Amino acid sequence: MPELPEVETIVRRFRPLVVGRRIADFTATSPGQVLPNLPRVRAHLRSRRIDALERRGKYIIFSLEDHATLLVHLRMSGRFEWAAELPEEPPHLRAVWSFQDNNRLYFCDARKFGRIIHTREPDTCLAPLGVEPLGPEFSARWLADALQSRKRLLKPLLLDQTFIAGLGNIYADEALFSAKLHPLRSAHSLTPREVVALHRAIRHVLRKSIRYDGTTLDWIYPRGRMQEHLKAYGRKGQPCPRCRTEITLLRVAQRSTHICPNCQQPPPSATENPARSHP
DNA sequence: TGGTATGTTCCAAA
DNA sequence: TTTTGGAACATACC
Repeated sequence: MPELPEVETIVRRFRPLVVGRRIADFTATSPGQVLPNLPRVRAHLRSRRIDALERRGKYIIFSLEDHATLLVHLRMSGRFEWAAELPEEPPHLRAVWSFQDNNRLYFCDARKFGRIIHTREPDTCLAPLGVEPLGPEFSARWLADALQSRKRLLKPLLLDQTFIAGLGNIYADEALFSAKLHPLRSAHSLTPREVVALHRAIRHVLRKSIRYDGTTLDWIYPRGRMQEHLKAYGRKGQPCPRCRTEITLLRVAQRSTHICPNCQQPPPSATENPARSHP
């Protein structure tokens, strides 16, 4: 279930394999995941060369020689495999690109949430995305201005792809832990010092994870090592690396959320009696 | 068996 | 208008 560091790792790994290669054929056994539809995408992809492979947020961008674009979003369980010809089909195989030199790119996706989109207007998908957190536009000043005008809770805001593109549940929790900010703080309540800490934490956590090839928690995403360096996510009941208080699990915006209850102090509103909520 | 899952989107309600 | 909650998507794992 890839977030920015996992998608970045995938793009770096597959770029030298696919760029410059010409697609001989494209087939899909799960046509509902192929947009606008499988016959059209197949016809468009046949005999096209891939000129570039890039990332924007959690999207993987194939630039084709006819200036069309193929966007792949892995969502919860999508992954790629590369092989000439496998002795048997990999599990949950949904689509295959065959290249003229007999190599193949396999798209596997247990949950079928992933999307393969052929378009001449990639901005329809990409323009709504927010700032690239590792790009030059994402400065502490930008973050301060952006937070000031929003009343949303910090964690759901960090997960909003139209705000910052690429953070998911793991790295939102890790960044908030690193910045010592409670996920229920409202965006506009941060002090300038806290904004700087959050900005630094987001970039630090993402860069570090890319260095470790992302986080591997199950069979879906292999060969990452960042899981050995997570400080909050998935560490419920274990001691906080800073103060030894037990990491606890909350539910925020329907997502599991890991915090150190000592390092990440709740906002006053979260400690008020919430039991008065019914009429 | 039931609860959970690293994501996104749509709708209703506040 | 902005924000939040809940359901939906489809499947595997513990």
